[in-house]
Amino acid sequence: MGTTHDPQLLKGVLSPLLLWLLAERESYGYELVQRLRTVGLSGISEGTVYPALSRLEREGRIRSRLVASHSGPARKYYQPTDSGYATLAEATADWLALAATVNGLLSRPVPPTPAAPTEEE
Amino acid sequence: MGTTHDPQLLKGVLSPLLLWLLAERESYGYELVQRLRTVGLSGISEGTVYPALSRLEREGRIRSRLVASHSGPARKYYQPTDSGYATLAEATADWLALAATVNGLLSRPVPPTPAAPTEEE
DNA sequence: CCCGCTACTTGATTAAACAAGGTAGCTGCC
DNA sequence: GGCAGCTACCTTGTTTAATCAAGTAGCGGG
Repeated sequence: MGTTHDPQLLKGVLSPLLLWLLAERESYGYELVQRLRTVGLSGISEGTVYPALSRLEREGRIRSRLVASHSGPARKYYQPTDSGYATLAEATADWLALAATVNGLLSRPVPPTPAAPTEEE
Repeated sequence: MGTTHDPQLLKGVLSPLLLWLLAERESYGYELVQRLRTVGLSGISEGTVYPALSRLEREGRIRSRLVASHSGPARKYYQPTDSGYATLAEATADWLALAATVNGLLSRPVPPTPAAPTEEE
């Protein structure tokens, strides 16, 4: 269960992921962590998601509103702004392009190491 | 084309990419930059590749040897160590897993924003 | 009254890409 | 012989972001 991944791989991916989830449905930090787990990103903790949300709000990609809860403190629901939707579209295109390139290489079998240069042409 | 604008997306991907290229063929920094451009990663500069190579060598993933050149200073050829091959296999698996998950979401059309919670069940 | 769940926040640490700059070897040209 | 231009490598500082760890609180139940 892909819990082992290099934390660096997530960089730059989390923001579009959060934007996508928020586009699907207005949500709050705690729930987003659980939704991420549900889709397979089990290693992402609150300490990663909350700062990411603050960053996105500071950049104007999402906006928030507080909604009272019966089962705990008020929840800060986020939804994308117009700018957020635009960012999501761009970031998605960037990701798909990079993923295609990287997959194109990495999913190809590693060729057996051939020739070794000794001097130079 | 393929010029990804968000540098963060590259994080964690460059190392396996370099290991793959070196598994295909022993190579040196300057050439690796060009090979990366060839496969579509046009925005990657020397200032990114050289430190990455140093890091990989310091970690024992690759080893180097100097080969004289007729057309400039000596080239530092790198090739993966056994540890490097192992790392490549792991990192590839990690990448493919993450890419599948992220693609699964992002390549799905963004659903129209539905319901808004007003109070709480 | 305290425990446990919910929910958000902050600070310190770490990793990595990037821009910009610097050193130097080699060839060819005038 | 000297200079331009390509080849090749290395370094430094800046910025962005994820992670861990810890802390603050609201709320309900025993």
